[in-house]
Amino acid sequence: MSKPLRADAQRNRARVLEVAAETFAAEGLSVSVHEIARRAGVGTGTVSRHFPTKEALFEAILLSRMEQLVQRAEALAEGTGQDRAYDEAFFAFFALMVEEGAGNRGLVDALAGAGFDFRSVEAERRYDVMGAWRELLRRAQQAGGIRADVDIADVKALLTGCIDRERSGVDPVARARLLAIVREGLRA
Amino acid sequence: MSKPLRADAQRNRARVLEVAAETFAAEGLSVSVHEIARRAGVGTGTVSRHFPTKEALFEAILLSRMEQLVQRAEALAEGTGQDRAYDEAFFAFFALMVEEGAGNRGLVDALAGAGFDFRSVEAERRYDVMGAWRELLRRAQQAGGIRADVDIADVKALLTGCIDRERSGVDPVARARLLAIVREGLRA
DNA sequence: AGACAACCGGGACGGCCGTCCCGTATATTC
DNA sequence: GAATATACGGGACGGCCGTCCCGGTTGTCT
Repeated sequence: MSKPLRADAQRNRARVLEVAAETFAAEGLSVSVHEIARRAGVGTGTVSRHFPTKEALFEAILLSRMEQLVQRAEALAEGTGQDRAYDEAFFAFFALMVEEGAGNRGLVDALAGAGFDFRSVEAERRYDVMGAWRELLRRAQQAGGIRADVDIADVKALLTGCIDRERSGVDPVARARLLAIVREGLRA
Repeated sequence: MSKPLRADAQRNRARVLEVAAETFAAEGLSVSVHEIARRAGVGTGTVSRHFPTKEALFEAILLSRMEQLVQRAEALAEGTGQDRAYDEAFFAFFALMVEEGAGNRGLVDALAGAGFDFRSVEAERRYDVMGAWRELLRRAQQAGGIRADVDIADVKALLTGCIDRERSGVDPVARARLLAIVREGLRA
């Protein structure tokens, strides 16, 4: 389809991706593309050539991260044998997502829908995080660990809340408490 | 301290406030001040004279709404007699806040911290919504209806989640289900 | 090594937003 | 009803952001 990139272009692309991932994670989606370019030590043109829009840049970041998350979710799904473990797998992934969101302001912004559509990324159908999670939920519900009427949107809402809690400082005790509240609430 | 405003100034101020409240509620904090002025049928200067900054404008809106919310919270607190009712008052206010947030995108934006500090409004100390709510929580905890280790930040996080859920369409069934989940989670 | 294509840097452009300012119009006061 | 302070309208300004483009440079292939 497309010819391989020139060596320096590959380097720059990777560097921009890396810097952008760190920056968005640390400071959220509000950082300007100019700032990303500056920190990566390249011109703004270089960024916009590899990633035509800011959204495309963030998509690229999210995509690689989502790949890992889906793998974790599937690994958790694999590891379930006894009925009891199904809901554990679900909650383990929930905790993982909270942790992810806590250290990734960009993801929080994306989830909050602040000018970015999470679904459009998933529409590429390569890494369907929510789909993988829905599967974990379905199994846990079938096994009777989680109330049957809950849907994945409810779960996402609770996740948003948990992540929001992290804004006022990272407090492991508070995080565990909130997770416990969610567990109790979702229990069948 | 200050002389009374001229009659037309009072009218304009009230009109701007009204239009801004509707607009922010319907479309969130991202609407421009120019647009508010246009819809109110006044010049941009008129808006910025009454409310020097956009934040000041939104503060003024929030302040009047918060007054009503605090009154509701206090009324709920008054109405509690039997031990059982304490947590009912708390959850009633929770539901009220969810409803409020569902029909008020500006408030959601403010809660999400998108460029606006909710606390700075409360710092005026006239209407302390969170304080009033904390009081409801405290009583419900003392009465044993809600687990003792929960703090008001946890509650706010859950509220954020519930309001977030409303983004994907207003579904009364889903709302009730999510509220039920929260109740179960917070129960002592 | 030379020629060509690919890529880089960063300035320039257009758009949007919040805020300020000033000539004009209008309410208030005597 | 005239004088005066007060408020209005909306254009102008400065800042920021995302995107595009072009003159110069650097990798790549023969």
